[in-house]
Amino acid sequence: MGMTKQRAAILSIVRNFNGHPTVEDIHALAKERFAHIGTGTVYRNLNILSDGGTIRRVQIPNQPVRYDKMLSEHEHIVCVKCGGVADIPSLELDLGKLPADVDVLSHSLFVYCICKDCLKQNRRPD
Amino acid sequence: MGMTKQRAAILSIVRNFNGHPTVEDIHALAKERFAHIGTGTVYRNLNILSDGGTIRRVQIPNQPVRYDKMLSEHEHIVCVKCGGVADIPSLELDLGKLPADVDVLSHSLFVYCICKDCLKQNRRPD
DNA sequence: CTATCTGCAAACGTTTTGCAACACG
DNA sequence: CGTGTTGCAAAACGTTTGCAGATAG
Repeated sequence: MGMTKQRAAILSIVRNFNGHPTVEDIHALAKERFAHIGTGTVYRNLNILSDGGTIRRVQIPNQPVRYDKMLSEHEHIVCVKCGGVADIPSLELDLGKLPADVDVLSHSLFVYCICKDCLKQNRRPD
Repeated sequence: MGMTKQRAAILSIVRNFNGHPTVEDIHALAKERFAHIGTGTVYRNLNILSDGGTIRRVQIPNQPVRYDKMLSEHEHIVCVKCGGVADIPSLELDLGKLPADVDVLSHSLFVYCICKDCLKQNRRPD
């Protein structure tokens, strides 16, 4: 996996981002360093980095993909009002209820809530 | 919510479908009854029916939306090879680990596996 | 020197939307 | 009659891809 300047920059953007950046977020920051970097390059590198396990892809239903620098096991909680995403510890899943012969590979779990900020502003879910 | 013939047909297609149809599946079946029904009509009606709680939307990351006639609480298991979807009983979620002041509204859980058919054919995940 | 990568632009698959004509109560 | 719906076509959205030239090792 050759580390081009662009790839290294994209990785460092994800690692330094406070939260779970979308491709758009990452592209905007990358443009500060490479004025002419295209979306193709950003998408391609994020795919390479996440396929290689260097970063993690976070695919929330109905939202553009986000990326996560945190590789250790955890889940995500999503505000239904503002779309904000936060990390939560991984919740125990009782897989004992599954048919015995099913071989579980992985899972994807999102917990939906209204975050404190949105509660304060008295917003309600759509 | 006025029940047009098209809306009623779409609802009955979802209710009679064995599994979790995509919009494409539903559209194909709807065309048997209304040769000129458009995708717009199908999407619009599925949105209205699921927003109203008559059917359930199943949004698996990286797949087109599916719909589910089953309204009672359950989760879905997805084959990473063939994309097949099956119902599984709702798994206990230990929400005790969440920050105390967070108000959970709902969650979305997908368990990924290789289904029996794909195992038989010795397929492996991508 | 060659394999890989870049920027750009076009294409992709899914879903939504604008609109004039139509159906229903 | 008027509100809500249809069919159609075009647009929107996020993402991928083809390509010719550039870069890394």
